[in-house]
Amino acid sequence: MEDFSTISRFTRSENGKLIKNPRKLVSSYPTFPITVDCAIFGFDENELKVLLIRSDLEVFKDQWSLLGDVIKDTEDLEEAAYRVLQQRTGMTNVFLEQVKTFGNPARHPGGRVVTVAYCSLLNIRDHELKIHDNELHWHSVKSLCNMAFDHQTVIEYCNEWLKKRIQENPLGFNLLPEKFSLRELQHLYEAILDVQLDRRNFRKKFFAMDFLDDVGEFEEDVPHRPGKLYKFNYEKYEKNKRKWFAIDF
Amino acid sequence: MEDFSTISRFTRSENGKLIKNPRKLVSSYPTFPITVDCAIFGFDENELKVLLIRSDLEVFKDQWSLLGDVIKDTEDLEEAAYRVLQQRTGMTNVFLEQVKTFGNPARHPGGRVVTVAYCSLLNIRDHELKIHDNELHWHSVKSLCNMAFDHQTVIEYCNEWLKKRIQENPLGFNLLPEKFSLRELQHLYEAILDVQLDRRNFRKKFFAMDFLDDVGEFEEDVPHRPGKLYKFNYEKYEKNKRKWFAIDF
DNA sequence: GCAAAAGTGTTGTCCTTACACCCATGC
DNA sequence: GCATGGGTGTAAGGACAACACTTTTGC
Repeated sequence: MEDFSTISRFTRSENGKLIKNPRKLVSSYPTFPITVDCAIFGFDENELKVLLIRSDLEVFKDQWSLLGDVIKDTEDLEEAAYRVLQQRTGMTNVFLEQVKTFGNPARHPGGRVVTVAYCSLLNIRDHELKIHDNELHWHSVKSLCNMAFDHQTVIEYCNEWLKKRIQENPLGFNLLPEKFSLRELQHLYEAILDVQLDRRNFRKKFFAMDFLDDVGEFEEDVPHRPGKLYKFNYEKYEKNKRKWFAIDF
Repeated sequence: MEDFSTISRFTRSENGKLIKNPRKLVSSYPTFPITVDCAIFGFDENELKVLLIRSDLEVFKDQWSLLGDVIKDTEDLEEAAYRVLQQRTGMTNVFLEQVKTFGNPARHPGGRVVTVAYCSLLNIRDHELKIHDNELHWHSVKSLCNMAFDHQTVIEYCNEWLKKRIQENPLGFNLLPEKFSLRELQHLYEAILDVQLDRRNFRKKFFAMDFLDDVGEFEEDVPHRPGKLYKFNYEKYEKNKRKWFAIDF
């Protein structure tokens, strides 16, 4: 027999009456601190990087942490994440998406803190980092260690999420300069997916999808024949993108 | 010039010192009520259904609401969602996965409440609903209206999530009885994806994926030739599943 | 015997893969 | 002239879409 005695007093109105004062109801709810944490990814030296700072907490001395902050009373979760991002990178117009919420009661040594993880993708080369406190800098995702809180788990989850997403959506371009060569694009995919791809088939694939605009320029300062540069054309992508993924698992 | 004066006092230690007392730090954080809301999907009469109750709040009189509850101090988010699910459906061993967190400051009329949405898939026929307060019952997903809070948005988001996920993972079987016919499986896909599928190609596809076990039984009480019944074999699926989705968007 | 759905195979098309050669540039 | 990667084409195999007929059962 099931035990229903545990049904929360918050889920039922007593004796079927409607609740007239929602403020009173909500003020009876237990509350918790909520933060956002941003896994900010960049691509440099043919490696996927993530932006980290040293933790402020003595229990996590010398350990690394994602950028995050508590949410403010009046801002939406995504706004909070965007604020963190802008403050640290100075960038606007950056890809940002919610990935998962982590709420293990023991994830923070200072008491229960629920955090909403966001993933951001940006082009490292196009900007300077702002506010370098706590040794803010880019770390290779392949060699993470000494992470504070559950941030190792969070980054791994975001990394898996990214692996999946760049195969089905054109997110990778956010990690590259506006104009890029096909070699750069291929290296990006190879690094994130950890595979080797055939160069000829890779080109055919992307040209067939037909959303790369030849900008009529070429790579510079490369020690070999310069490749053409392309731009991602979002309008073309939107027009041609497939609406229907086949069943396949 | 960027304005960094807004950087939260919570994100930096003063003058670079490490914080010795994380409890003190966390107790300085603003706090918010957190709930979980479950979009519990079932499949019946060739339609995708979602389990709803009448809202308790007078401002949402006669409107429908997802099943949810505040989280308890010591339980993880998923535990809270599972608790809600079990209390209402009496079922254990049910598919449950986090989908997205909704934190719009105005989403709850009683003040800010952040909610973590979970999606659950279960077989309606295999069980009785427990605790029928507030007119708990199954609603067709196609004809939702009069939803309380932002629950219309939440359900739509979960529905889109489901559409995508059943194309790449064998989640659909959670909505069917243990033994099912291929017609039932096809109708499930057709209803959720809102497409018509070719019966012959559909069968070929699933047989080729090779994780359906013929249980040697047949449909009963159908007004036509009974079809064979199959079971989903998770081990076979795990062994044969593709590791690598091709780039395609 | 009629209605309704089960069960099965083939063909053409498209997509994917594997693979090799010449070209342009920097040094 | 040599190293490095740019740029291209083709052929074979596999997956997918379109499509029609026979079989079995309930009524």
